[in-house]
Amino acid sequence: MDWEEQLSQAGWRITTPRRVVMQVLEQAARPLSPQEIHARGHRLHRSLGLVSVYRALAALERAGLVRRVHREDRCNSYVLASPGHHHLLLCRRCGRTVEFPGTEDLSSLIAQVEQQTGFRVEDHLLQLVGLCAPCRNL
Amino acid sequence: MDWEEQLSQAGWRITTPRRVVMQVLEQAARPLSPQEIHARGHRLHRSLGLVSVYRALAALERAGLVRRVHREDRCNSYVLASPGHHHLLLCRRCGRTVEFPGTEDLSSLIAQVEQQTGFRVEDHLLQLVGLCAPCRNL
DNA sequence: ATGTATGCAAACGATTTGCAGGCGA
DNA sequence: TCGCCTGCAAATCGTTTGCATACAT
Repeated sequence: MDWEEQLSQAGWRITTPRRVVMQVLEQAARPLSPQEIHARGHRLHRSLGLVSVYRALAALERAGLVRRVHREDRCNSYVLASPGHHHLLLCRRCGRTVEFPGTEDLSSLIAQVEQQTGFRVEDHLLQLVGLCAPCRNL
Repeated sequence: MDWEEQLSQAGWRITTPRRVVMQVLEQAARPLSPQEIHARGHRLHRSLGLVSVYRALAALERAGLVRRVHREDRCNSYVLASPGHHHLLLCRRCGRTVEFPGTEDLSSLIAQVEQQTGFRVEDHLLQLVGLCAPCRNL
């Protein structure tokens, strides 16, 4: 199932701004802010408005096609999201992003925390930051 | 070592706004935004300015006394931080926050990811979200 | 005494909303 | 055709900065 189908099945229309945002993110080598997406998308579709980028990102995020990236300072950048549950690994130097699966590695930690705290854990936010292989040698 | 000593040793002065922010966070049952901290702190210290809350939070965060909380939407709330490395567990209903240690539970996951990706992992962001024991029964 | 920290006002930047028209299904 | 979606302008919200004064050390 490609992303257009997935977006459509989630009840959203396939429109030019959404296509442009997806195309920009597909070609991006790192997480991009709405402004950056707009700047790049504007070259592909002259009449693209910044507001539409925000609204496209909201729709795409709700459909599970893009994911917001959290950093210590700004949390307003986006990357493409693969289907299923993934975590993000970011290079702090070049911004490169790698996804890795999944929930399994956390399950024993979660079980332990649930037992100790009485919480029922429903979701989690995990992101690793480091240096990618090329950047390690600079 | 109490927090004033810790702040002082980090090279910051002990001032009324910083004391008020710490006092508000000590009494808080959940993460608070700068605006919320200001509203509560203003009752304790009438001349407290919102700007000073922002600057106090920046100082306290750099000194390791408070920690920013990341949520799917807003990432601008703060909680008291215990010394050392901890992760956060949030109740999605009442906002209650619990810390749990540490790095150890992630070390095998991190080693695995490093091997698979070539990254050197330096830091991580982990937050769990769920329902605390009281809220589970509502 | 010295330089940091404060409070205010204003600047600033990011995100959201109202609205009239356009386009996807 | 119908209603979601777009682009624009303006409103809104959170955060930062400039500056004169006050306070911690």
